[in-house]
Amino acid sequence: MPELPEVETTCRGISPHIIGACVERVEIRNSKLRWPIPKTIVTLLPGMSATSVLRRGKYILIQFDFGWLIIHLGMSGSLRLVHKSVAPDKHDHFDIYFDTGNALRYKDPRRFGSILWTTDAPANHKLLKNLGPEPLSNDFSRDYLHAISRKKIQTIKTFIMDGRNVVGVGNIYANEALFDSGIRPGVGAGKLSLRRCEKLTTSIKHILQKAIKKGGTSLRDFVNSDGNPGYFQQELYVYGREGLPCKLCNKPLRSKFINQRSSFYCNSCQR
DNA sequence: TTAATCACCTGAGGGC
DNA sequence: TGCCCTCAGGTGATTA
Repeated sequence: MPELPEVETTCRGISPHIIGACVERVEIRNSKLRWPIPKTIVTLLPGMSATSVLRRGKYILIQFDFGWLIIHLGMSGSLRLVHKSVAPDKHDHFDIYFDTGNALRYKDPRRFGSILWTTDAPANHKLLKNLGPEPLSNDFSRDYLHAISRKKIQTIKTFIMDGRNVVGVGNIYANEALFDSGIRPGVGAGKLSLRRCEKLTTSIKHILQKAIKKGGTSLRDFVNSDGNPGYFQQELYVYGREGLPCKLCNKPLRSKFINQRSSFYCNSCQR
């Protein structure tokens, strides 16, 4: 389940292999994703070179000579670099073949992801223009979180998972960051004190940085650009551990549904 | 305007 | 072994 660390891991993995490489051919095997893959890129991209690979939230932005590919991995997507001779699997939707002999291959069994093309700056794209700050940037601070959460009646977990408030925090890392900061997921966002906002922003940054170092979390689908899993799941304190003892106080962890998402917490360590 | 809910999709896992 | 059902989850669209 790709969240920010998985997307960052993917960007770092593909970047050195495709920057400067020229597109020879594009193949769309199955255009059905959240939105259809634009067929125009089959004729547009060949002859262009990739010039940069960036990340904005959970979006991967690949810059070419005359436009950008905006890629979202959805729930089950992955981008891998393979040799062009490697045969595609069942759910490999899309390939970009480069003159280096490599192909950038997009796989997404559940088809919640998306591949879009824009010639405008990605920041102006409707999917990106309303996104909140990057959690690892200085813009995401105690004061910012405290200011935007005033009078909000949503739970804090729903609030930090909303990309308009801060990008890249999905269910796994929201659960882990809230545990790390000692805040129950069901607490109202508007009720957090400045001190607790500071703890939470610190925890979100800490958890995400740790996950990036470990190559992300592989629960079911995620593999990095080499086709290998991430290892952060071995560091999870609460996610998916309902009924198991808390690693800090040994009491059984609980779970509840918040906004249609499984939430895991320790009734003793989190208040 | 805000918050909640729905819909999309397929593989994994459990029960029978 | 095979069938059926439930669950998982990110996010745009829709509804309240």
